Amino acid sequence: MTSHASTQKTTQKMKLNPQQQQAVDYLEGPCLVLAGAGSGKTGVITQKIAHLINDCGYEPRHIVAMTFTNKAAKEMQERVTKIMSSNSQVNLKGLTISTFHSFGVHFLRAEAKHLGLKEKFSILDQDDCFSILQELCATTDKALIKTMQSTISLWKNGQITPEQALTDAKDEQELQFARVYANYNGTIKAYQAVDFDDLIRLPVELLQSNEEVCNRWQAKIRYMLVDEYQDTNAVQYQLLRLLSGIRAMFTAVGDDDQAIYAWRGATLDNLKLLQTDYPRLKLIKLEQNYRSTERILNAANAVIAHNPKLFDKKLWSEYGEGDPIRVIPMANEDEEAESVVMRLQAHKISQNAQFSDYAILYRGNHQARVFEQALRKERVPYVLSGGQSFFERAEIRDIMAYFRLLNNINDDPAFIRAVTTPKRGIGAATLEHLGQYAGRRDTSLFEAVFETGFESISTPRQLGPLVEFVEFINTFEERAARDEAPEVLDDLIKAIGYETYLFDQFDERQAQNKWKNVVDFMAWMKRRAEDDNKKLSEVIQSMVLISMLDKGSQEENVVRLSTLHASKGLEYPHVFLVGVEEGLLPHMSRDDALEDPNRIEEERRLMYVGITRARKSLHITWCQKRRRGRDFENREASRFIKEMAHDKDAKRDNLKEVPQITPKQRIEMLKAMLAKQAGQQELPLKTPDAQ
DNA sequence: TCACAGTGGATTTTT
DNA sequence: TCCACTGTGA
Repeated sequence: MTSHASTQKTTQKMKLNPQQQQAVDYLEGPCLVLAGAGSGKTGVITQKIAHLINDCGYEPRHIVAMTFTNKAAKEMQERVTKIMSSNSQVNLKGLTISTFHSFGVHFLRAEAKHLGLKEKFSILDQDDCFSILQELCATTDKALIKTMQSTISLWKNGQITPEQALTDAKDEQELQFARVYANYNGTIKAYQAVDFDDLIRLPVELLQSNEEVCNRWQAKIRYMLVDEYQDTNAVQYQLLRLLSGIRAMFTAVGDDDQAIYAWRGATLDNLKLLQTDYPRLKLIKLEQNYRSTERILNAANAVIAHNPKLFDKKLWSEYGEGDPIRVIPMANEDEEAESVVMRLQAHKISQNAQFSDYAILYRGNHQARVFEQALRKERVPYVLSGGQSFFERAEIRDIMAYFRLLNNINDDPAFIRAVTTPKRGIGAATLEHLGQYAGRRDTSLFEAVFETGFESISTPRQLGPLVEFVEFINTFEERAARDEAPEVLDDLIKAIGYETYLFDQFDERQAQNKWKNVVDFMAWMKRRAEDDNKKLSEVIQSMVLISMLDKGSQEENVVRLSTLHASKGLEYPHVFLVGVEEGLLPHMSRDDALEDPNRIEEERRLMYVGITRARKSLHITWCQKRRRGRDFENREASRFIKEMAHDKDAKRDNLKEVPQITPKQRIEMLKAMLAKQAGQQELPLKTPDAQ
């Protein structure tokens, strides 16, 4: 089986370079590792964990490593296990490598009683929160609710209380949002639910207000490691501060040049704060890059040099000069897509590379469309990274609603979804009626059904199906805590009648698709239950946070299409960076005519992230005209292209302008390509340069 | 007034 | 692609 280079990280030599070694060994106090792109930061974190356990007498249960994504947590866990497997003495049990959010769940479950929260609280995802806000505001303006949702999220992540938001509001809209904010918090509290932001905010509030709890956790956690530190927000920083306490034994690893999530609350201030809050902070820079050739790194350095620097950092590598970066102006977006796909194919043949060695990166999801078309036309296999996640699909969310209700009968959003899917003769009117009653009595919808007060004001036709439903849930609630998970799952799904519902509602094809997803989901649930030997009720708890990682398709030999944001942390031998125009990258919306320097700087970092994904070759394209409605709009090359052309320390140019090709030339190229491809198939295939 | 088809426009995303 | 908005026809 050939391994595909794009999915495999450049194998970090076991031997660490001096800076990496220093980062691993330093244990005198707080430590900040500024790890440039491709400088082997995951290696440093994992080696450090191994070092703490093997050589420094730390017990695994006293170490906590925080990441942002499940994927990163999983990868780290695997790598630590691998390093440690040589040391059979040590049992890694108790070692915490988790996302901030799952740590929060763990914490809140343990300390629920201090917060007036049931141990079995629900976790609301964005969609749930959206519906709640929509309900609270009684509006259909989705855009407004979206803005409100992200504003409230930013407030929560910045530790701004509803009261503060109310006083600080600087216009009528913020005032309105702030009022809803307080309301919203009350509502989800009544559901015995928390949202994603609360998973970090509530632990922080408790640690700040309760000394006993704080002492207990500080005693438990003796060393902390934080990955992607530049992506932390204000609350996450507080969590680090509070948990590491006065001893401040932690290592934060990050790269200020790759901070691209300011818009969701991440703040570079956390890097500065680390220096002011911890004067004895040890700063270590990792500047040797184990990924790209010099031209690519010089270009990346040159671009990022235009940002004001918090820390001076310059990537270098030992991988030689490499190819110049090719900049190709395109007539329009159709040209761009077609030309990129053709060049990609030609390049692949000339390099004897694989499809999986290539990535096409862009600023916005919608840009993918033309490329998909062009790839399909040429029969080039591809995958779209990102897109709708498995857990966002309607059928999965339907089933999840039942699970959530089993976990917490007060979860009203789950109640509404479950009770109405499939239809059981409970309509909007009945629910409205029930909702009003529950609101007056201050109970959940579920509990309201049992109240005699509700019974007396309801018609039998309304009450009948409701009672049947809550009894149904009650039965399974008991079974979920008692019986074996696989058995309960099978019975539950049958009892819901979901398969019948799907085939009634949708056409054959769609229904089959959806049902397959449900079956996959069930299988996955069972596996989780069996792996951890848990009862169903335990599996359900933190389900919302988890994503199905083992969905495969990673190994497939296909071209990857991805947004720049989603490409962070990945690497590809050959990268096409497309749509590099003023207005798109840097992105500009119509309303912000005045250029906010912070915005431009973040866009520049995005460009930097894009460039540093490439190992061997980088193509950059931009469109001179882009379709806008009926006609075409003139575009200019991105300022970043000029910026990356010359690195002041490097002697040679990084870029090479490549002229556009005429349709006639294209046909010639295509012919030549096909001829070469045909010829090549006769020859024994050379082994691709597997790492 | 509503349902529907057609059209035009588009930040970025994890938990 | 997806979603919001527009205009038409009933």
